[in-house]
Amino acid sequence: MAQKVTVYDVAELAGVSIATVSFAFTRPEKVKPDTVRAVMVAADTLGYVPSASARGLARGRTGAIGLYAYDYLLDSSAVSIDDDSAVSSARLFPLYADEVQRGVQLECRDRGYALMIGGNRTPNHLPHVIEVAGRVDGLIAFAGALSAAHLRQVASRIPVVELGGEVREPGTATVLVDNRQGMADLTHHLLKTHHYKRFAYLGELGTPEFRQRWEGFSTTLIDAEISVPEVTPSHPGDDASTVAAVEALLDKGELPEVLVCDTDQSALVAIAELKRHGLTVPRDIAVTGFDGILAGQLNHPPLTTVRQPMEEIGRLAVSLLVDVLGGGKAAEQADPLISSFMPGQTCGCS
Amino acid sequence: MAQKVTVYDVAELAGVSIATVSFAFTRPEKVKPDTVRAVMVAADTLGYVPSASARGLARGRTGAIGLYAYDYLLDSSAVSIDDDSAVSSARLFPLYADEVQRGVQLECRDRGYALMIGGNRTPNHLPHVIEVAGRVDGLIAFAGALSAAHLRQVASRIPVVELGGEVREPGTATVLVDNRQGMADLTHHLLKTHHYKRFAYLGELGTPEFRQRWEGFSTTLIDAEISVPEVTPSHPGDDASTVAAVEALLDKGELPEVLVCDTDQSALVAIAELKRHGLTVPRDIAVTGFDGILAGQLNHPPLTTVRQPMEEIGRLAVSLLVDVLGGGKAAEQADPLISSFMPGQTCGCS
DNA sequence: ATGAAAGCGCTAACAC
DNA sequence: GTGTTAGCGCTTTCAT
Repeated sequence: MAQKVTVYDVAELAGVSIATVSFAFTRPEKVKPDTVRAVMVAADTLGYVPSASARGLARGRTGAIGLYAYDYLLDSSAVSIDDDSAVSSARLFPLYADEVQRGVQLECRDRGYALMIGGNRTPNHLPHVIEVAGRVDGLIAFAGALSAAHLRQVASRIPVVELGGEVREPGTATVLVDNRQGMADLTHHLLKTHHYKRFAYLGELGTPEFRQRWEGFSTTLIDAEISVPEVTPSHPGDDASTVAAVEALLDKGELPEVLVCDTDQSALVAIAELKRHGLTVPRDIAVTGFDGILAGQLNHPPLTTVRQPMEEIGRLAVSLLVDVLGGGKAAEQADPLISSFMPGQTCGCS
Repeated sequence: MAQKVTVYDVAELAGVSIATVSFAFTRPEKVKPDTVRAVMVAADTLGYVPSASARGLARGRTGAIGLYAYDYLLDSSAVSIDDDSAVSSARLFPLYADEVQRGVQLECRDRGYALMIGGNRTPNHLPHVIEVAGRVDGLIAFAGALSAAHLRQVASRIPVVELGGEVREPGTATVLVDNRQGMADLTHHLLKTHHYKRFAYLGELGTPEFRQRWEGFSTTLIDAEISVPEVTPSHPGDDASTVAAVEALLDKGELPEVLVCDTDQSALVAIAELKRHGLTVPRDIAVTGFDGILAGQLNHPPLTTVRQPMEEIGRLAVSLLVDVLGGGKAAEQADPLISSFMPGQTCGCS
């Protein structure tokens, strides 16, 4: 940890001014080739590492993009597939947020941006997201991860792209995914192929994307003149709420024929809980999910679900952000990304 | 994107000096409670978002940790498990680096550090890693991702922790994993349980950790007085090289009884390639891997391998770094993390 | 307890 | 083509 080498040191060794050093790095074509070479040699000799803080301050931008997720998404959530399978020991599966993050990483790399993933500790009184926001030129946030107030505050300083189903705030971009059609297709399948009539729905209506799923489900039932169940509350990331929801269902006595869940994670938790009660899926009850995460496909039998283009969502978010940062006007997504029905076997298909 | 709100604005609205604003945030106990409150209200009203660049410049540290990986590790590498399984459509599995990254993320969060994942484009002439290094207080690098020269350059400015099998450079910490024992145990299993005598080894010796694997393998064979094969070259992340290695093996005519690979990824690619040639694993030839990634466990049959504590590796790296940053002396890892033999079925077990 | 002021390392006018 | 210089927004002595 020797003392820092700065532009001044490089300039001195190269026998030029600090401005020339700066130009040599950022606009080499504006500097005499020999001078550039001399600067590079000096920088190399000294082991010069430019300070991103200083550069960021001077330029007014950091060259980094931030990704803000719910805290719980970072936890080592244990979605164990099957307690007696060889798989059970691998407790980490890429969940929805992980796969989106991967897309974000890839696109950031392609676009030449650094990616900041939020630190958590807030040594001062500022909310966590503000800490992240202060470090980056633009922020990507999962739908629902930001309160409206924070969203507004952050968005007033840097462009924000939300990952979700609907535009929440005028001025902040949103990656649109048509959750509705995918869920409608899935419901249609349950109706037409399996002729189910007694449905239950596990989930929530807290964010636009969840509401879309519900709408895809409920309107399809209505169209088919099948009675629409109530939403049995279950919250993403909160497995306990899913377990409770299943208990509630079981307590009611009569079991539905099929349990439609609004995330794969809750579907998997529900399946495990049903099994704990001696019920087999899909023999005793069918179950479906939403997202298309790996864990669902690895379930035995594979989960019937709707796949979201997760990597694409992440990539698109970065693209939108970079376009705005590049001086473009508020980039608009051309068409919503689509979600697609993904048949498995938990619906009763074989 | 309104104009930035700065300390000056907050100070003015709160009717105090900028120094007081700063103190109110960073050392509230040194400021009169009423003043703190006034500052907070002002900050809130204006939507103040402190600039991490300015803070970093002034403080000399950024509060972020960097993670540096090989480029190829970011690619959407397609390790397809089984072309006709339900799984094949999920082409993204957490590979070694992903699982380590997860550990890094978790520990960064717990320790209150932001995580920087390297951007790639280098608009100037500086090597990519230098770009990353300039943004962070400490850097974690996968073994072999940094050239010795870069390692030295970066390490002279900020603490670096390498993820690997051996200390490369005095002064830079390394997360030690005992790859050797795990590989020796696996080899022992092949010897004692399956009584194999004709081995092939796919891999490389380019980094200490790979050399450890080779040593665990070869010394166990030597002890058992079994003839040690040559290393058939195959490079991690370069599936084509693995395919070529398998071809080379097949061209030689006589097939070995077992193919020991130095990563799971190459083992999976090898299995796919063998299958393409009409060979079944483990019936016609046994195959083993190393790492314990999810994809291996999901293979049919499950891959026999050695599991590395990947999340733990990531977490430990952050811990070591944070300890050093916290002013401690060069933190030393107490004991190497262990790798453990993980039986599957590709070795011939059922 | 609070304010004034000197930087932190770099960029970007502007002058030469 | 290169040098001078004035900030960028914040932290941090040092006074008061």
